[in-house]
Amino acid sequence: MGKCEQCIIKQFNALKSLTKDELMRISTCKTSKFIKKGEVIFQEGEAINGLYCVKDGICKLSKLSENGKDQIVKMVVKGQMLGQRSLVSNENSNLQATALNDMEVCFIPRSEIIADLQKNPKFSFDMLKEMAHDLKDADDIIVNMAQKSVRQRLAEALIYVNENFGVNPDGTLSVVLSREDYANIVGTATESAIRVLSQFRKESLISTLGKFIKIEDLNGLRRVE
Amino acid sequence: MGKCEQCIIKQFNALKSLTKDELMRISTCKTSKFIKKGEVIFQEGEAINGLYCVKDGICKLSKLSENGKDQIVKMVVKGQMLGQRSLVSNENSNLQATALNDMEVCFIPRSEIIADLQKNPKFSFDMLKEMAHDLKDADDIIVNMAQKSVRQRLAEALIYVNENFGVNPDGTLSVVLSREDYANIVGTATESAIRVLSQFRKESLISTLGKFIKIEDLNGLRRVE
DNA sequence: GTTAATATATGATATATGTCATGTTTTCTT
DNA sequence: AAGAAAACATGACATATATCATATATTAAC
Repeated sequence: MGKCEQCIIKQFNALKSLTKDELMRISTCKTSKFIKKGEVIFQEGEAINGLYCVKDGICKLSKLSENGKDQIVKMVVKGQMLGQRSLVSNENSNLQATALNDMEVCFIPRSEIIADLQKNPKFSFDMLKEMAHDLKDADDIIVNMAQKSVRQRLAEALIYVNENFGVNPDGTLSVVLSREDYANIVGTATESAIRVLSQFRKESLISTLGKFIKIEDLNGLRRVE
Repeated sequence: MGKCEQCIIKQFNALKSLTKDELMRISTCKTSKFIKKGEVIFQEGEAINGLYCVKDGICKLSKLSENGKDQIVKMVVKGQMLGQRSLVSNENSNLQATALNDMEVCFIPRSEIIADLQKNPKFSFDMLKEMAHDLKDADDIIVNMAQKSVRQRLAEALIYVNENFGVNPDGTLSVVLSREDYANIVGTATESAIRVLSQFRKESLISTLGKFIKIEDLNGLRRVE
């Protein structure tokens, strides 16, 4: 199993602020997991009991609404962590994490990380920074949900996926989401998401080939109202 | 001017985890401010350069949307703090803070608090906990915005104000918000908020006297769909 | 206290989005 | 490769919410 102190992934998250000794200690107690596309990493209401570091792949964090829809709140990609909020609050997860493609993650037990948070102020300050960043994102999403149209939100979702997760050699978005996933990001009915994507296609803003979507006119998407 | 080490307000927030020495040092550099109802404490995009501790009163945190509406993201009440996110990220504020009634706040300059965050792990862990709590709230709001009706969201907003800010002797909600404020919490047009409140009145869920609102049937409000 | 300004109220109508139905692809299974 | 299942697509219609107009009540200003 790989050693944390040599792992390059940590440079993308707060774990970079741990000392070499701390990393070596974590290395001995961490476990590594491979998760297949579609698999649930943890469920809403489940105790996580630790922190995940995503070595490869992407997952969605979602919360079941009373109306049966599974609202996607955030997407977590290679280099980022999973479970910070529950770790800090010492609560069960309020979100479900589901792999969007094949993933590799490391799991660090709660007690180890908590010890470091309480000893290493640089580490806890970094965690604080990450959480502050997440909070800003969440505030922006609230405003978008409240004030923008489905059309606008879907255009922004496409731009987001494009900018954060990149494209394949043929120009299609490298993260392949179902229409239902897009609906659950935007907070709309699946049929509505499908309809709007069809409109975007007719307007030559995107092209589609099955589940593969290619952005044809990024600036056009930015102008969507 | 009051001394932080003797102030009872701090027990409600992370400042309780500062040592007596740290509190005494902060006492010497903090400033106290009285803010009138309606006054803006800080604007969107403004550098805050410190942390506010709310000694008395309530304010709203809002963000201007492109469509001109001012979405309310959070309400901050006596005992809570203001400006943590910007403090930690060292960014200008992404939100505007506006007093909803007369307020008294203490302002602690950034450098002092940052010093404590980097020295006192208990304090930074407490801040982390508070931020984690805010993040959970924000995630819940996203799901509500995306999946619930205006009617439902407004019912929940009334319940929230009732449970968190209490009522006057006559039973009316002690925090008096305009219909526009309610619209901006719920994320709807002012006319829609007015209309739904009128419906609630006709259904005897609430009664109104000008801006004063009294919840007449809390369980009824909880059942609103 | 009177007037002006602002907030609340409500109707009429337009529009966006949800829901249900149905057909067609695409993907998965064996 | 064939059949079954799932995902995508689209029409028809229902419904929630926004918008615009206008009236009334409340609050603020002098």
